[in-house]
Order: sequence, then structure tokens, then C-alpha cells
Amino acid sequence: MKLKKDITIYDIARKLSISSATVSRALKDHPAINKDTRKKIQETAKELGYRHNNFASNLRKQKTNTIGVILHELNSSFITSVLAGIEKVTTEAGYDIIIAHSSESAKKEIANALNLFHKRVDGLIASLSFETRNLDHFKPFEEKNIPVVFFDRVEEKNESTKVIIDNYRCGYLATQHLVEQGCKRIVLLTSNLARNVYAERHRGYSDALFDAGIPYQNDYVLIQDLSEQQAIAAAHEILRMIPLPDGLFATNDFKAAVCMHELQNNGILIPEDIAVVGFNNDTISKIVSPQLTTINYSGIDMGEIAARNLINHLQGLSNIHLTNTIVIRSDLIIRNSSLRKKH
Amino acid sequence: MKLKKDITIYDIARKLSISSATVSRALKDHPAINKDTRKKIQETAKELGYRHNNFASNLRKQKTNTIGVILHELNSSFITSVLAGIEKVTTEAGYDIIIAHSSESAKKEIANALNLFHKRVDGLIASLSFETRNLDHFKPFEEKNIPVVFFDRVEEKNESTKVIIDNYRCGYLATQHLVEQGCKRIVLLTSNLARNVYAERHRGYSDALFDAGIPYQNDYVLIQDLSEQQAIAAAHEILRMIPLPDGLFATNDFKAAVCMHELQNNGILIPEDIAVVGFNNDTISKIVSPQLTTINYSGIDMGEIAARNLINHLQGLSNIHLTNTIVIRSDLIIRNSSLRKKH
DNA sequence: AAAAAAATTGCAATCGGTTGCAACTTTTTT
DNA sequence: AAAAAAGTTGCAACCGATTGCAATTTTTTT
Repeated sequence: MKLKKDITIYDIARKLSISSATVSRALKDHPAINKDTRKKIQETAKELGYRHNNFASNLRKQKTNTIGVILHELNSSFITSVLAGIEKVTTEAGYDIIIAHSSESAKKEIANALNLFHKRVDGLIASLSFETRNLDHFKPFEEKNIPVVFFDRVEEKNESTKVIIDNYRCGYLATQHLVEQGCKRIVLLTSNLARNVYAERHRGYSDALFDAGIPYQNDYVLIQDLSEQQAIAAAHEILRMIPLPDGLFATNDFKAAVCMHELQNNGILIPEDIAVVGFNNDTISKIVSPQLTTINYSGIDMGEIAARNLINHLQGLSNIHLTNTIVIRSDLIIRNSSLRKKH
Repeated sequence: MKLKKDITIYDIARKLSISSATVSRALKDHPAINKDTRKKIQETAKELGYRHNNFASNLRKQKTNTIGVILHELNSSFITSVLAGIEKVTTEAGYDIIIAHSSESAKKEIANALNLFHKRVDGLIASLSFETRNLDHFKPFEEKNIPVVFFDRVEEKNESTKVIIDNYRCGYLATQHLVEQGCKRIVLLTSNLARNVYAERHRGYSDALFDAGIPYQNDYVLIQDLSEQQAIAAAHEILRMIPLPDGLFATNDFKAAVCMHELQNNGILIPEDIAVVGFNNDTISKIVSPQLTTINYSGIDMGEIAARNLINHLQGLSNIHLTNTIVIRSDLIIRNSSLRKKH
């Protein structure tokens, strides 16, 4: 079966006996075109079923009006809300977005970056994968002067614009809260300390301990990847510790939930035996029993701010290279998983 | 700051004193080009930092090698695995994908469809939003003969290719299981019955009741949207019922988890007082206490099958219009939320 | 009514790859 | 050694929208 050929501006021009230039201008409401002409052209376009050809347009204009978004994962409510924030801003500004996700794999992140580079996005917003060790794959963007904004999972030492929270402070707050609840032996369940977010939370953790006069113990710091199995393994490691720890700060709600669940299965009472604090205020934190105390920060804000900065730069309203780091608000939400001193 | 201009095949051609046609062919390993010439061209391309211009290429070839994917949401492990399946197949076949998500909004779904249509995807894979009531926004694809494959959330009466599970059977199995556990008063917590998945599950539920000789009771069927508040409200509705129901089948794990949690907060024992079955085998089903009995089906398979069918059609290996419905395997996973007769 | 200003519209080149066909080389066959 | 076949490469016309500039028409000013 043969399809009808696509309608082009030339078809419209021919039908109305005018030039394609006029049609092109009319279709995007160029003020130089007479109002009546404009209306007639737009009606004819609709009537013929015209659809704009982005390829021709992009080829000619040498820009795509598209922003690439590289995420480290998709299945968390935090990321979904970041995305919602990005979409809100980009849609308003008339930009399209292309979403790519690395599933925490450095290899996929590199492939995604290359792909978006070849797709010629006008700008890029990214949160690094768990495995990412360097930013070489973003070099091509730099070289072509394509702006890149990182958020949440960033590389501290890098010069690009970053939108983050104060992970140090959050780590400090979470730990301090556990101390206030009477915990003396606090386990930190976290991931690779090379990643900024984990490094900073760890620093906050140890400083809070220090300020409370509690000695830092190496074997209380459990470092692992993000899988379910590892979280379960962590629970068993905790169960083997003598004396039993009385506090747990997990740098991610999923981990906290899985680990807490496994501890409960082994007869541990939460928060009586072990008080637990998670991180991210993910949906899961409200569904588990007891509900998780956690660190909350707005994904929407983060997404909006990242996108807004990028687009302002693209539109020449501001220069992104002058902004290095933007810190957004975050706070501790206290729920029952850590609350011992009720009232 | 002025950027270096992009390198084109003409730059390469000029540098090597050959024609752009030869360069174009060499860059994609066209067999007509001499091996040595080919190598030299490819080296020069790399050396000059050439990057392929998709717009020019797509414009000329009149196809994009891109497949659009419209999802109703992103933050569930089921959807993420469907996506993984789609990505696996499309990547192998050399297609790019563009992911769009409707956040369960019909309006956004329509916008996404239009956007992908204008982006001229070669094919489309979609799962309908919660709100979607008709498929008019997919008409343009039909008209241009762009193949569309639906999965999971589909419109039964539509003629397009669909990849689904046997929702009727799943509803039946879940209900039958509750009956076997001794439940007599089984609440169905579900969503709009206009959506195929919920309609079928409901049919399975009522048939299973009928076959067990249990009368169908209208007020045991609670229909609501997908929000957390509604699930909590459902719990309270259940608590008000006299006599108290003894079984709960929720057509979605999130709902099941939230509702179960709220019931527990009100002193209900699960599964002793009320046995609970969810749907989807989402991550959450394993983290709550007790773990949720649920219906499991492979997102990966669903994604792979949908993508494979689409691509085979695009490559002329098969005709998608001959295939109407593909049903993939699904089964009941029994866990503690419903298990009363232990052993 | 002529001149100046403003409003419209068209010309034609441009963006960068792709590809059918012709032309030219080299190799193989007779 | 001539003819046929196979291997290489180039020509040039696309694909469809954009835009600086010139040309034309209409409106306003003097």
C-alpha cells in the first residue's frame, strides 16, 4: 500500500499562488505577513493536513529546540518529580525534551551522551549514574559549547553548573536526630563514597557523631550498591554486630525499607531496638511500617531550577558559566521509624 | 564566543580530493567503495571530528529510524522493565527511541502523540493513560501508515496490535486463591472499569465468586483512581463495613500496600482478619509487611515482544496488521499477605 | 499629487546527506 | 589482445524550511 505524500509548504504555496517564503513565515505568525494572508495560509495548511518538517527546519536553522535529559534511573518518585519540573519549564519555553536513562550503568550513560550529542540537543541536563567515574563523555558538549547542567548526582570538582542539595547538612541532621533519640551506636548504610552525594552525607554523619562526642567506628559504615540483596545482606551484618547497633541511617529510602523489613523479620523492633532514618522521602517511606523518617527535598524544584537555568542561558538571558552551584532546600521529616521519645 | 563550525562530508571530501558521494557511502560501509578509500575516509572523519547530521539524513531518506514510546507513567518497576525490553530489541535493531509519558493524563497523552507524530517516528509503542477515553489521537499515525503497537493498557475494541496479559484469568486466579484461603467476603479495590485491564480483572473476580457459589455484592466493589488518598479512603470504607470483609483484591500493588497499611494501623491483622492480594509484583510488594501476594508478569517480555513485532513490520519481515492480540504469560505469586492455611 | 515611510511579498541561496545512473578503471574471461 | 565483467567513483538532483535582501504595494505625510 502506497501512502499519500506529505504536504509541504510548497504545496500550500502552489495552491494559493504565493511564494513558499510567505507560507513559511505565515505558519509561524511572522508579523511581516498580512493578517488575512496569514489566516488563509493557516487554514489551507490545516485543510491539507500539513505537518511541519523538523528535519528541514533544524537543518536550516542549525538548532533543534530540544534538550536532552540523562537520568540515572526512572523508577523513583524523586526522579519522576524532577522530570515533571523539567517538563514544566521546557514546555513553557517551547523546547522538547529527549529522556535517556542509564540504569545506573556508566556504559549506558556514555552511550546516551553520545547519542544525544549526535541528535544535536541544544542543551543537556544530567544526573550521573552510580558507576560513573569521570566526565569525559561530556567533553564533546563542552567543545561545541553546548550547555550542560548537572543535578543531584554530580561531580563536585567539575566546573559545570550543578543543582544540588546540601548533602553534608542532611547527613548531619539525620545523624543528629538519631543521637537525640538516644542512639549511641549508629550504622551508616550507604554507597560508594566517590559519588558526591554519598561522600557528603558520610561527612555529615561523622561530624555529627564527633560533635555529639560519639566515636566514629569504621565497621559501622556499610558501603554497598543499590540492590535489594545487598540491603538484606546489610541487615544480617547488622544483626551479627555485638553489641547490636541502636540506630541506622540509610542514604536511600529503598535500602532503608528493605533493611528495616529484614531486621523486623529477625525480631528486631523498630524504632525501639534500632531507630531508622532513610533519605529522599520516596513513596515507599510512607507505606512501610513504621513509616520512615527521611530527608525530604523537592524534585520538582530541582528540575525546574535546572531547566530554567539552562533555558535562560540558551535564550541569552543569563550566562550559565557564571553560575557554579545552586543549592536547594531540604529538611528532615520525622516519622515513626526513628521516634522513640514520643512527645 | 564563536564555535568552530561543524565538519561535514564536504569538508572530508575536499581534504581528500574526492566526491561527497564517496564520503557518504564510505562512512556507512557501502560495499561499492574500495576498502582502502573507505578506511582513509573513516580515519579522516574521526580526525576532523566529523559527526553525522541526522537532520540532513532523515530529510533525504524520509525516515527517522526512531520509535516513539508513550507510557502512562514511569515510576513503577513494571514499566521500567517494559522499557528495558523495548530498549534491548530496538537497540539491537539500530533504532533510537523517544520516551514520552502521560502521567496518566489524557491531555498529555494527546500532546505526546502529536509531538511524536511531528517528530516523524517510524513506529509507536504505547500504553494508555488512566484517563484516555478514545484513540482519536492515534488516527494520524494510521493515516500515514505508521505502525502502532499497544501494550498492557489497551483499548480492546481497537484493531491495532496489542500485547497484553490475560487479565480475566488473573482476576479469576486472585479471587479463587482468596476463596481457597477461606475468604467469603471479598472486596475488589479497582479503578475505572472502562479501562480494559480493570474491566477484565473485574470479570474474573465476579466469575470466580460465582463459581465458588459466593454472591456478588455491589458494595464490595470499590472503584477509584490511583492516588494514595483514595487508597486510604478505601481502607476506611472497608473498616465501616459490617460484617468486616475477610478478603481484599486490589488491582495494583501500590493500592494494596497503602490500603493494607491503613488497615493495619486500625488494628486489622493481615492475613488473619483480611487476606490481601495485589497486582503487578512491583518492588513494593516485597517490602511491605507482610509481603504481598500478587500477580506477576514479565515486563521485559512484554516490551521485547511489542518492540520485536513493530520492528519486524518496519523491516518488512512480517505484517503487523495480521496480528491482533498477543497474550503473554502471567501467574499468581503467593506470599504472606494472603496465606492463612500455612502448609 | 508627489514624496516618504511602512507594510507585504518574493527571490534565491542555504543547511548536509543520499542515491540512481553514468562514467571510468581494473580484473577476468575468451 | 580484445571483449566482457566486476569494481570504483563522481555527477547532480533531490529532501523541505528558512531568511537576508530586494522589490513591490499600500498607507501616511507634506
